[in-house]
Amino acid sequence: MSEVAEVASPSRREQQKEAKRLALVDAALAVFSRVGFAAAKIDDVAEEAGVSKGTVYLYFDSKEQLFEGMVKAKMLPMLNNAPGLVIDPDQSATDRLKQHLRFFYTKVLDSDRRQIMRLIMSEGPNFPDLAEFYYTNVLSRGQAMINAIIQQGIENGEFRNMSGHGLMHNVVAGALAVGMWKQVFDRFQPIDLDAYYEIGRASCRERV
Amino acid sequence: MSEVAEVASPSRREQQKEAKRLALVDAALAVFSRVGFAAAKIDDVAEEAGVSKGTVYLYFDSKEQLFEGMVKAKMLPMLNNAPGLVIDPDQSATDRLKQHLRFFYTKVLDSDRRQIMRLIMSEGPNFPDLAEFYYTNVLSRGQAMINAIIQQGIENGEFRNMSGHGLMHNVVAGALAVGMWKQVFDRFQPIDLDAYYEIGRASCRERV
Amino acid sequence: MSEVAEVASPSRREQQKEAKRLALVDAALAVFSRVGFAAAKIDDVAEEAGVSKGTVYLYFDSKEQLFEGMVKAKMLPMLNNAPGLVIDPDQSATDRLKQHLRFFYTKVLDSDRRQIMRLIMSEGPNFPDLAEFYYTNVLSRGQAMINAIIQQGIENGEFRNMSGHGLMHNVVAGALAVGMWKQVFDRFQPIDLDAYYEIGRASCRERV
Amino acid sequence: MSEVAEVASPSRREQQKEAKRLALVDAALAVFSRVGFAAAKIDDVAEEAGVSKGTVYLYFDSKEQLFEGMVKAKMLPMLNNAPGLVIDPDQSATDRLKQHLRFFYTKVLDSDRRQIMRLIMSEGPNFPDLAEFYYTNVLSRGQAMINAIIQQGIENGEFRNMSGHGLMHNVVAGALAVGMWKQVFDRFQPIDLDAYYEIGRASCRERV
DNA sequence: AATGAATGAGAATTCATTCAT
DNA sequence: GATGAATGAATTCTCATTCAT
Repeated sequence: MSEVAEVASPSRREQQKEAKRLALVDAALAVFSRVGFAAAKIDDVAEEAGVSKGTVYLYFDSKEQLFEGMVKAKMLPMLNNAPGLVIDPDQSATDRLKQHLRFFYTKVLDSDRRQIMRLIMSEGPNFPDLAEFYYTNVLSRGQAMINAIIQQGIENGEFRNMSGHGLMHNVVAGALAVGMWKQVFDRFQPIDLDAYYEIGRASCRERV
Repeated sequence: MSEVAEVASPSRREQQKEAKRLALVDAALAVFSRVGFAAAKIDDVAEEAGVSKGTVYLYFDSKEQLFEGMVKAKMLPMLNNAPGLVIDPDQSATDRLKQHLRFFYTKVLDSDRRQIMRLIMSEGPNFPDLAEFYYTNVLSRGQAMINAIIQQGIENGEFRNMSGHGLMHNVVAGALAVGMWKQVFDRFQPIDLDAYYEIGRASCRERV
Repeated sequence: MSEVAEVASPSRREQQKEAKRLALVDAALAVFSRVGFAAAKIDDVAEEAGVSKGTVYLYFDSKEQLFEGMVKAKMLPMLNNAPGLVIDPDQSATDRLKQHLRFFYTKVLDSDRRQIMRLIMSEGPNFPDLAEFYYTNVLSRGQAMINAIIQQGIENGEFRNMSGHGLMHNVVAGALAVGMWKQVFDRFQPIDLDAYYEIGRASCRERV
Repeated sequence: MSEVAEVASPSRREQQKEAKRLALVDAALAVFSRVGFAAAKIDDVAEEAGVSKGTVYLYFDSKEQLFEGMVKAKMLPMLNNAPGLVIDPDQSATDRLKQHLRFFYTKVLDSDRRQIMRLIMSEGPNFPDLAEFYYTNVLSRGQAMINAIIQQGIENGEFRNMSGHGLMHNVVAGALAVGMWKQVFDRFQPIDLDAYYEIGRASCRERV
């Protein structure tokens, strides 16, 4: 291994370390999702990640920090990839709302990030930092995006002029509820995401 | 004291026992709500109820049964008070929906039963019995009521004819989400139940 | 109920009390035999005796005293009924040994007193008083009787002249061992008490 | 250190682990012998072994398994050292019986294995596995050996022809009883093993 | 006297965290 | 860095004993 290469790119050791951190984060999500924070055992996370128990503590100082670190690590990539707030005058509000809802349903509800949402709900009271992080980085951003779109739609007559606040809440609430439902009640009554997605749009769309 | 009187009213001891069971149920709700099932300590429940640790086990066989027993005990009074399904032809669908939403928001969301809803969501995967109990006794009943009202509204032209299924889900989902929100994110952004209630109706109402 | 009757015989109350004490003793033997001292619950003894838990404490001060009281209560009647030490010159030593062994095998090994023997062995180290009581009242008496018979047998030529001490021990040991065996290993290899009884005699009897 | 060496001898860590397991087994025998299974505290076993409470659970899953594991671990060395069943025609039955009794009295009764025998008797009903293990590996083997010797003795005229079954039982019973006695009643009346040993032989030997 | 509800000390077991190898 | 053995605080649950009714 040449010095040059080490300078140019992260050393192999750095890469391995990063890979192990990712494995730990994935394992943590899996285990916490399965049994919740309190019932999760560091041992299980370690085993799921294919490392030993002690190794977990080389990457995270405590179980709490493992949990918080996992949530943030899982959320950040998505946040960076969210469609921007740029208002494109060539795109109708309906299309933009559709795009955002699809993004949310695809990236959040239909992936392992749905688990995170439930974890935030469950453990939120015990992890105020996390609740705030989630609110600030996920929910309020989502609200802002949807609000902007709804405003655009109302201004150009696409949407009926209801309380923007309420509408936005309705859309966000629907998303939250669907996430919960899928994890707790889906075996009693499976939910149809596509139908839900249509409803979300229909709630906002001006009746023609 | 005559035999008749003894039959009519339980002995003082029975009454005290029942009172203690209620105190334990209340304490359990408080503690479980505060920290979730796994992090709750039987000792704390006992202290909150003003009894000793051992007494908890006189009334419930285990922490699990305390949890399940508490949820069911807290749910039953509400179930018995739910407005019936009787269709009153003199009442518009709009009014009936309004009545039901008000009942739900008042009885479920704006009391300590909201805590129960969150507990079901959080702990549901670990308590399949409870999830089923909640689905059967609360959610599916609520859905049935709302569905019936929406159908009535669609038939008499009050509501636009969307997929009833989706609409119903939307209303229920909103309720669930509001319940979650109030407990986890309300301090970041308080929710206005009245506005929400209007939205619920508006989602269904035919545009005039 | 007349005053006279009460004076002449124990009052009905006294009789009831004595009956209840007996029921408790029987229940205690049953429960202690089943699971040993430490694992026995006062509640189970009470239930087996058909009384409430508190009542046990009206008759015995503690679990330890219940145990000791039960052992003594179960042993004393037998001790009083044991064939005396009187040497009857008209009876051969062989017959007297036979009579005593039969008494022991019948009264101790083939009744619920066998359980007591095992309890003494199991719990003896934790109940020095009981071990001494059992040694003094049961074992040493039995040894004395058998020794006397063996001496008689040796003197009149019925038995061979082995170490009397050893012979006596052998007889007693056999009895102890049979008691153990029947409770622990009988289901693997049932023991034939009659054969054993013959062996006991044969060990002592002079070969003719 | 070469690969070969590593294969030949376990790593230091392995050795230490094995040493600790042995220490735990010894400690468990000491504590269980002292107070019996139910009254024994894991804490005491840990302290006696010089480790912490949690460590006990690294080696044994539960108190029950600690008990069973200890009994088996203590038994195995003895089982492997038992004199074989090979019939040596040059040795008289008397000598062979002597040899076996000496082995039994030495290896079983006069060491800490005597404690195990009492534990089996005491706790056998609660540990059917152990009772069976003890019967199969110790008692039935001992019986088989003694039976074979007695048969040899009867055939060549050394022993009188009593029921071999009964004789064997007598010898085994004596051994069991001596074991019990030494632990429970020895302080009231010490037993003389040598005398007992003579009796065992004398019981079998033909009168000359 | 009898009951059985209440107590709380005590014991088994778990598991986050540390640290010698 | 990585491991996994060791620790011991914390928690659930039990049950002998007490005492108001």
